[in-house]
Amino acid sequence: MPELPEVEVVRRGLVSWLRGRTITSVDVLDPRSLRRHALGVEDFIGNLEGTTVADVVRRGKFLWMPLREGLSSSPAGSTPGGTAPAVALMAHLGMSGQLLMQDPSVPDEKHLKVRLRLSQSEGMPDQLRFVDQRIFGGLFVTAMIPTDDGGPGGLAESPLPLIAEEAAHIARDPLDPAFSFDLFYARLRKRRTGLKRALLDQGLVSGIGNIYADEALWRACLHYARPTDKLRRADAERVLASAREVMLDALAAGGTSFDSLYVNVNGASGYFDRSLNAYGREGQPCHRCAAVGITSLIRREQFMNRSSYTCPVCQPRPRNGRW
DNA sequence: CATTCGTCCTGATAGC
DNA sequence: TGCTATCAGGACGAAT
Repeated sequence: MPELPEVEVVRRGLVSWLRGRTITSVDVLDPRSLRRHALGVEDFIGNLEGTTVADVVRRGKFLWMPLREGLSSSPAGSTPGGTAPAVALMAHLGMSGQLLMQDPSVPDEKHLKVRLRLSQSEGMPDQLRFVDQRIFGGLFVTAMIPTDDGGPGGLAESPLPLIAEEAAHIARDPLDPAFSFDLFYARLRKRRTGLKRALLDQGLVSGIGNIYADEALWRACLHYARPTDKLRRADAERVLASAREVMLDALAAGGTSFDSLYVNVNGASGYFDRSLNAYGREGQPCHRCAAVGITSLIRREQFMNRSSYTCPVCQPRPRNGRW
């Protein structure tokens, strides 16, 4: 399931293939993947055809491609002096979305939703395909608007002082060099909710989904129901540092994948799931407890409509916990 | 305003 | 065998 590391792996994979390529035509095989494009399929296609991809940028789990009108003026890619893109093609992978570069000879994937045909370029695939089984993800066109906080950020710092409008409300992620812990902690303390809920709130800190939330909480020895309005600064620092570590490990491994729906831009599955300590390990021994001779079994609890995995020994439930 | 909850989806799997 | 129930969950908008 794509969280920040997976989306970043996709972004890195796409940028060298897409920058400077012109979108020549668009096939929409399933309009449900354009649910967030309010003006409909024809408008979506009209916005894309004939434009050139200036860059591939990310904020949290949102990935977008700023578009310039007309053909690329320099085959090598972006032209710093050119007109700033007014719109971008936005992608969110949801639960099972994939962005695949493919040659036209490759048969359509079973769950192919949208195909972009690109200007031909020596040695590069000519199609970008959006494949999505569960349709929680999607594509849409969004305006590029000025931002006063230094741009999209993340590991893909854009030279443009613009951000996609539909991602403007998303907070910076823990790997973003411009991420402010002080800002995060101040906002966290004002909330009256549980720690995991806060970690999953993309407006507070982005990029963290159910898997990395559980892994970060396990590493920090904190229970998901710890009240945010009373959390000590050291605990908040520890859980953020843990999230950063887990995501960097995943990034180094090429992204996590465990339900085999998710594959990276080249179609290869990640393998980081082997090193998960909490997520999906119900009934298995806690690795940290085992290291000191204690046998404790990871427990799974329902949290809204999702599961939370914790060690009952090293992540004790707070007496005044909040969901 | 802050917070919580329902909804969108498919397909693998379990149980009868 | 073939049916139904359950589960996976990101993000938005409605409800509280």
